[in-house]
Order: sequence, then C-alpha cells, then structure tokens
Amino acid sequence: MQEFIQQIRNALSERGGLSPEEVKIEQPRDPALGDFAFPCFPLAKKLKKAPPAIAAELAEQLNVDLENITATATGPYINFLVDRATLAETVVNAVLTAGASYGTSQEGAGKKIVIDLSSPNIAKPMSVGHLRSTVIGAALQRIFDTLGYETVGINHIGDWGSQFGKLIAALDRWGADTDLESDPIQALLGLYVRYHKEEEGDPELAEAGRAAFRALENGTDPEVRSKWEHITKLSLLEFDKIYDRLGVGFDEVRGEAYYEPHLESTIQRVESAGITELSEGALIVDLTHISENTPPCLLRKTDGTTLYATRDLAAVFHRWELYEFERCLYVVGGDQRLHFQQLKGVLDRMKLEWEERVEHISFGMMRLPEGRMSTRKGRVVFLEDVLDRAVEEALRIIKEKSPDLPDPEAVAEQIGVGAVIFNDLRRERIKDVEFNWEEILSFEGETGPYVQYTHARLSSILRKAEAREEGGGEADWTALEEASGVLLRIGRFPDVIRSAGRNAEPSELSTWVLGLAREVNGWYAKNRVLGQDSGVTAARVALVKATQETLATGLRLLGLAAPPEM
RNA sequence: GCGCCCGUAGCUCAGCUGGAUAGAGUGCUUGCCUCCGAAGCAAGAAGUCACAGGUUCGAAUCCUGUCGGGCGCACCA
Repeated sequence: MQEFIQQIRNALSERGGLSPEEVKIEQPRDPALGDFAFPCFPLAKKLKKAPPAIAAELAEQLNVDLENITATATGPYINFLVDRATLAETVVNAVLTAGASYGTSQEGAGKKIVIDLSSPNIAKPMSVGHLRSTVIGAALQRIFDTLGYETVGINHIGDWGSQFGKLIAALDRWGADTDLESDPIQALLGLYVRYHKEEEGDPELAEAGRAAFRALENGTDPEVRSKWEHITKLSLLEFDKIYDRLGVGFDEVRGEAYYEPHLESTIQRVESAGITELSEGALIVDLTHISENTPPCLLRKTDGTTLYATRDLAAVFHRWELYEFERCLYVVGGDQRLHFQQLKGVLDRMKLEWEERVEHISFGMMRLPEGRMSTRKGRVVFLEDVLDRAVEEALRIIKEKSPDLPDPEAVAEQIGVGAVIFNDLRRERIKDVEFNWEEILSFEGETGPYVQYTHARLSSILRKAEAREEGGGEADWTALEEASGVLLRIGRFPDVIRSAGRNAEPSELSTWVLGLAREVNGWYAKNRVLGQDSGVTAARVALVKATQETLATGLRLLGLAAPPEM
C-alpha cells in the first residue's frame, strides 16, 4: 500500500513545490471521502492563496499525474481515492505472496536490542502485577524480531538482597515443619510473611536474618549458600510453569547474584571516572546536574555492602560489553523512574556516549480497588489464579457454544490465557490499571477472544472453501468494493509494527488488531464469500485468507495463540 | 514540601505526534441465526475532551497555571 502513498507524495511534492518529507498524508475523517488526504493549509502561505483554491487547482493537476488514484478537492483538503479493484488486488497479493512474513522488515539488520523483562523476585509467587513487564517485554521482543533486529530478552531475576537472609533465617527456625516440595513458592511466601510478623518483637530473629545475608554475601558459609541455591532453584521451576503458559522464553536468565563478583570492579570503574564522593559514610555519585533535587546514586552503604543501583550498573556495563546494543530497554514499572534516572545519570556523568541508548520502558501500576498490591500484607491476586480462572471460564463457554470442539481443554487454555494477555496489552502501557475480575474474564467486545473468534470464523470459511473446492478461479477484484476498510487496515500493518517498535508501545498493535477484526466482521456480515460467481468467490476467499493470516500474525506478535477453531 | 506520570461518554479506552462533524467497547433501549460460527452484526440514547489562560489560519493534541488521582524522593529491591 506504500506505493500509493509514495505516488501521491511524489506528485504532490512536484506540483506543490514541497520536499517529500513535508508532504503529510493523513486519513480523511470520513472514509467515504477517500483513502488518503492532504490538507492544503501549509501551502497557503507559500502560494499566497486560500487553501480551498489551492486544493481545487492542485487536485486537477494531480489527476493528470496519478495512476489508479483520483484526487478530489473538498474544501481545503485534497482527498485521494484509490481505484477499488487496484487497491484490493495490491493489498491482498502483498499479503498472500509474503505469507507469514508480511509486515517483516530489515530495518534492524545488524543491530541488537536488549530487553530486560519480567524480572520477578525469587521466593514470592508472581502476582498479576508481574504480568505487565513480562507480557509487554515479550511483545516488544517479537516486534523487534520482525523488524529484523537481533534481540536479547533478559530475565533479570531478583535473587539477591537482604530479604534472602531473612528467608534463610526463617527456614532455619521453622523449616522442619514446612513442606517445601509440593508447593515451594507458597511455602516460602508463608515463611516470609511469618518472619515479618515475628521479627518486630524478636531481635534475635532480626539479627539472624542480617547474619545470614552477611554470610551469603561473604560466601563464608557453604551451607547458607546451598540453602539460597535451593530456594532459587525451586522458585525458577515454578516460574517456568507460568512462562510456559504465557509462551514466553528468555535468551538469558541471570540473577542479580551473578553480578556479585563484579561489583568491586564496577565501583572502581565509576571511581576512576572521578565522580564518586563520600557522603555520610556512604559512597555516592552526585546527580545534581540533572536537577537540584535529584538524590545521589548510592554505590556503597556505610556498612560496606552494595545496593540495587550498584548491581544494576554492573549489569548494564556487562550488557554493553557483551552486545553493544542499539537500544537497551528496561521494561519496569513507573515506580522505578527515579532509579533509572539515577542509573542514566551516572552513565551520563561517566561520559559514556551510549547512555542515551538505555531506556526505561515504564508502565502503569496494577492496583486493586482497595489500593496497592502488597504480598506481605496478603493483598495480592496471584497470576496463576487469574490464568486458571480465565481458562475455566473459556472452557465453560466452549462447552456451551462448541460442544463438539476437539480437545476443548487445549483451546480453553489458549483463549483464557489470551484474554489475560490481551487485557494487559490493550491500553497504553503508561496508564495505571485497576485489577478487575469482571473485565479480565470478559470475552466479548474489545478482548483477545473477540479477535481469536474472528480469526477462527475466517479459518472456518477457508476450510469450507477448500472442502467445496471453491475460490480457485481468477479473482474479480471488484467484488471487494465494500472491503476498503479491511484493505486499508491490512495495508497499514507494516507501519504499525514499525511505530509500535519505535515507541516501544505494544498497545499500538493491539488497537490495530482490534480495528482489523471489527472491520472484517462488519464486512463479513454483509458480504457472502462462498457460493458466488467464481470470480467473486475467488476474490473474497483471497481477502479472507489475507485477513486471517494478518490477524494470526498480529495475535502472535502480541503473544496470543490463533486457534483455527474455538 | 519537591519531582515525575495520568485526567476524553455512567464505566474501560482510541484519537495516526496541530487539521474536516471527537470515535470504539461495555452497560442501557431495540432489531438480526430456514443463509459461510450470535464469543458476532446493525441501530438508538449518552461528551463543557478536568478547569482557566496563552501560542496560530486551526488545539483533545503544544506552553503556563489551578484542581483531582497515582507514583517517587540516600544506605530496601
């Protein structure tokens, strides 16, 4: 479809005396006006004429230049209407010849993008809150893959820090009556909550916790170390179950602990840049160059131990050395904005030119109606429960509406999980979301299942066409006259992927997918595909196939399955 | 107190980085399965684009301020 826009752009730039970049092509308000539009206001000054006069004059000239496109002046706008049959043939063939690779590009060839995603903390069950980073990050990775980038998805596990000392202390004290094997994460969570409850009135316990972390950090006590390893291993196994269900994999799973041996050299590296100072006994980097009130970045505490920021610095150095990334994206909640500002502030003060390639892809918080989620207070919704209930609901609907569907459990898993994922990617990532069971279990309207259902219906038509041996003839593209909404959507797909990647915004894709599903459903209700004249059926089957494939690609990029039946 | 983010229909959101009469879903009121899958389609009612200024041919979109909500602000991660 780009070819039409390009043609309009070239003709306009020649006739209007603009550079091609100055020609801004947009969509008309009302699709009946045309497929593309050009507002003549910017030319008014240059030509010293009223926009409507310019539009009328230019439209006439453009009609001489343009092929298969009609230009019409409407007030100050020039609207362009592509010949319906040409539009249909061009778009449908573009998809069908490209197949699953429709929408891919090579713009990222030879460039690497590192994505830090998911990054849960060990020993706590994943809440619905963790869904956001995982699902947004995974969608971004797939989007960049299709744009030709080499991507590295990193799960930066929270496996270090003082809470592990607490956990080990709790395990020492109550481990005997805890069943760690059958449901390890829930057991660890129980220990964690109990520790916090009893810590206050029990200084001995608090000291045991601190001592255990010191031992862990010094590496002096192999027994403590092996307990930590055990906890980590059990947790990762549990997480993998969730990742499998979400269809998410990682290129690198590295805990913060991995960077332990590199912390000294990291600190030295920052020190040798001459930007560190001692303040109140702690080693800091002053960041008042960002703004007067920006708090400093702490590299080392008074007691000599390191912090989150130190480990994150070590990690970002490591990533740069390993990958020399084009972009390094941290898909992390907006509550950590300051942390990343500080991280980048340190890189900036070190005069590392790749500092601007490091981006915090922040997203809004998932909240409950009664406030912020808190694992410690037991005010959480666990991700596994959400997935289970959504799948259960999907299965209930399948039994009601498609009792003969083969393998209903497997499809219910795809629909239920799809509903949850789509619900999270539906809105702009920066917006806070309030968790709502009713919304997440709804499969109608602007939901994942709606798109999946559309895809399944199109697939069903294609199966029938094949069974009846219809759709094989020469296509009569005029039979797609009413499908321009569908065609224009499909034609825009490559642009949407590019834009979603540039802005690191999966919701641009989900919005587009919904729009395509809506368009094709409207068309489908009015236009019969099978049993028409062979040319008509051929063209419509081709459109159905092109739409079905594009929907499947869109769903796949977002992380949803596209079952052929449901 | 300071900083960052958000504010569009009852509710949940789009609005293509400044353009035409602000659009969807949901909920509500209707209509559509003897016809390719009704998890669908079509129609109706529903808006001071938080408020007030400014910038210009033109502002939901950019700037300033106010209000409301969220988040953060040195030894947690």
